[in-house]
Amino acid sequence: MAQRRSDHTGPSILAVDPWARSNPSKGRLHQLLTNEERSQLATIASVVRFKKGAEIFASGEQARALFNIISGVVKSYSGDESGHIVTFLFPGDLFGLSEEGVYINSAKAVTPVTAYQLPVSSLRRRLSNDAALEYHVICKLCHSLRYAQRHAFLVAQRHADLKIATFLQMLEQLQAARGEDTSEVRIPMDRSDIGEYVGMSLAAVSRTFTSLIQRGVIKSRDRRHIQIRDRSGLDKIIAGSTVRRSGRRASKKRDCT
Amino acid sequence: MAQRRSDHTGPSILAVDPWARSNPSKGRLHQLLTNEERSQLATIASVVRFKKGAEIFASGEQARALFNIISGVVKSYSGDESGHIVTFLFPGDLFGLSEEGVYINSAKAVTPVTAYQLPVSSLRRRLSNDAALEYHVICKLCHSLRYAQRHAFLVAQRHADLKIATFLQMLEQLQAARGEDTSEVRIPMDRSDIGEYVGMSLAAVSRTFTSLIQRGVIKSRDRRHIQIRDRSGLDKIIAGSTVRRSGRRASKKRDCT
DNA sequence: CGTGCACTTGACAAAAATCAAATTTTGTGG
DNA sequence: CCACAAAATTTGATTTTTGTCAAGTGCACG
Repeated sequence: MAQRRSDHTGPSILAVDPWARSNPSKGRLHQLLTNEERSQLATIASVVRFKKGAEIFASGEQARALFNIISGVVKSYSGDESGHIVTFLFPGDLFGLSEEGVYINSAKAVTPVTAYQLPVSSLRRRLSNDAALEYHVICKLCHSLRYAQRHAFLVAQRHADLKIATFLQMLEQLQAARGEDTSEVRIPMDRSDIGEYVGMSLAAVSRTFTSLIQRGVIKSRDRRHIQIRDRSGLDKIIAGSTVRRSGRRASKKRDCT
Repeated sequence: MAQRRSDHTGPSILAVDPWARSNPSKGRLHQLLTNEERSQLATIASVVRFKKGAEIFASGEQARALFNIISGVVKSYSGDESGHIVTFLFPGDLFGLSEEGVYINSAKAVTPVTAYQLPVSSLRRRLSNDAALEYHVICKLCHSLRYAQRHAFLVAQRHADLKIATFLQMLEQLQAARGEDTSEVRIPMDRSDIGEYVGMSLAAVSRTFTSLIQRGVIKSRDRRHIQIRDRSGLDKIIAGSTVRRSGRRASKKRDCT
């Protein structure tokens, strides 16, 4: 909930720099844009709002604009009713990528959303005149690419525990990266969305939450808020403990750091 | 095998343009770089070769260079022995992305490989002076991002048939995109790599190939070369046919087009 | 012409998907 | 604030499918 304060300075792109070495705050998200860039972008952007559940665009539509989230959470999904969520998007993220001029995925607001809308034509004009801005976009894309690769890794896991534990850890890290309090992890999406994101059935997601709670790994205030009670237990689940064999195929579960 | 002819003009980046509308050759890969850009990049690049199976770099190493494949196939994997392949890379692809100055993934030659090696420092210098080049890199990254998203989708599938059929289709499309003959699909990687890429066990990959052959969907000249005998059968498998229910969760399998 | 590695195959167990029904929450109109 | 309807979630019983473990098999290379 806690609204971001100074975000209306203009569009905001958050990511880790792919090339800068030995950062002060390792792994933290940085504002990639300078104030100058943000206010310049603000001149071509308009602020739009979406109610929870509203469709922002559908795959196949003409891609007229790129969006940059100010607040709220968006889900990007395949459009066809495949039941797969491609990614969740948070403040500081860009979405609305197109292929040959049309949106590839559909996007829907998971919570109430405020975003900047950047018309593709103006944006391209601005990009072609500003190498520094382009560089920042490149950084953000690298960031998203790594993120997508991790998602593939998550989805490839076979154990429900591991998937959900990793998912919760991801939510926590995002919350931390945004500088929010992490004593409690907020879960902005419903069980069904979680299932479609991590690649398991709704029923299995539910069962897994129940199991994690019963095992004392997490505690839930309500469906949308959990607390991590047994950090090492969670880490062990994520590390693929619940020690399984040691066969040919090496260890097994492990998220890429 | 068939060596690319004019690729030694300099580095080559192949992708579909995310914004250009109504292309002549829909969905085809284009050379993103101009000849000018290619020869400029050639001045900072050196050509390197790797034998089949050679490690190109390991995750965690200082990321000193970016690579651009001239010929051959590379696999990018998590480094930790997790048994997951992040992606396969083909001619016209870039690899060697870093996070905070170190390689994120490890890379190994699946076949003999020839590639351009671009030192990060020179590359960044060149990028910051050339907005058009940066734009092309942005296009390539968008392309890779979509590709990674499709990979997540593939890996999320539950049916072995569907995974392997989709994988074969992907190989075929890549072959077509590179302008090669598609009467036969070449499989540059071994069964184990396929398993690690699509997220199933080696045994299951093997069984699935056997099953597809027995059902007459494909025919194999040898382990590394198959022919698609029943296109509609293959398409039906990919579409998630083998018609399953119609429940709450909508259809089911579908690749994002 | 053997050795090894890559692949195939068989038998069984494990884990989640499904199907289906019971419950809890949430949102709405009085 | 309450009654309801609708939506979201939990749970149970059963089925499906692939992972695992463990033997083969066959081809490539020295």
